[in-house]
Amino acid sequence: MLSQKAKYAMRALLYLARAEPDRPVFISEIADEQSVPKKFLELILLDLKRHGLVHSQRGKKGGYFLAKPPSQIFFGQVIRIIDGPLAQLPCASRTAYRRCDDCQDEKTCEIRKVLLQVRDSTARILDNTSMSDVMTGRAAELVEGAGI
Amino acid sequence: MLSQKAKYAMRALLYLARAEPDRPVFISEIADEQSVPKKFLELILLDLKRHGLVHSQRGKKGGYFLAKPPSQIFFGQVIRIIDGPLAQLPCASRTAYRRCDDCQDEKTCEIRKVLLQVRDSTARILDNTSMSDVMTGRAAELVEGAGI
DNA sequence: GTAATTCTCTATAGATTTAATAGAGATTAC
DNA sequence: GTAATCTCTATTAAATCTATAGAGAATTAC
Repeated sequence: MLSQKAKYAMRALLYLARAEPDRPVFISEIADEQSVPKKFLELILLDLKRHGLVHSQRGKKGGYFLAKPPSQIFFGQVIRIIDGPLAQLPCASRTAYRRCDDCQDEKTCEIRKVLLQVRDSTARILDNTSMSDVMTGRAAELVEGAGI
Repeated sequence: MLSQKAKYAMRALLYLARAEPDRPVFISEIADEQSVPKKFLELILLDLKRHGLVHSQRGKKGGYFLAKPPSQIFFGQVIRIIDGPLAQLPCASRTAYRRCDDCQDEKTCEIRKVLLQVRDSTARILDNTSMSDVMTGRAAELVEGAGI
């Protein structure tokens, strides 16, 4: 399941994507408009900032804004930042591979085999769908056109 | 992430799939061979039994065995029984749809749009890959051949 | 330069979920 | 009737998730 936190992160990013570019938006504005607890959202945006998805400015005319165009912010990246790897098992991750603690033989593990496929098909979608793709309704075609 | 419990369930089912059909296998045998805590495995197998994936027999010559051929036990079903819906959001599930608590407008929700696609591509794999598919190494071809 | 406003950061707390254990009960084979 | 097995309910310990609190740092406006 996607965490509440990741859902909040996406809502915030989509909200920023719809705002005037480079116009700083208050955390409190996003929180109010998107029904996200403000203090919680602060942590989330800070995290997104550390990972280079948004920039911020302090002080009276401060706020947050996207660090790159919406067409270059992909769902896959957001989810990885907030919730961790897309794969359903550590050993099925390609960006954050880890051996499973109790694995007997990874080479022949049937569970891993299947979950690697799931991971790949998931990543194919999430790493190719950007904020702007879903905003313009282009998501469906893009994914179908990608040969997935 | 797949829960430890679901991993145990799959290991147990694959173990049963490799055993002589209709020969009851002790919980303790599966637990030992697959390094699964026995008491925990009891609960899991009971759950799988209630959902018709395995049968059991009590008493001295008791044990567990598959309720149907390995080719008819699919990963999707196992995961749904143990971990719940495949979808990453309640509103993106097709077998257990629920509205998200804090959803403003489901029709236009961009997050749902993307996660519905992820759910579908995941289900396409997990509902078409059976225990026997991964045992015989047929999984890869099957999935590619399915037009996914 | 000071007050007001905003983001930044660390700490903590409450609720929920996960993973596992305990122990008594029911059934069967011998 | 006894030993072995599955069945069932309850409980617990640890981890994770969802938030909240409050002090600190930067910026703007005056």
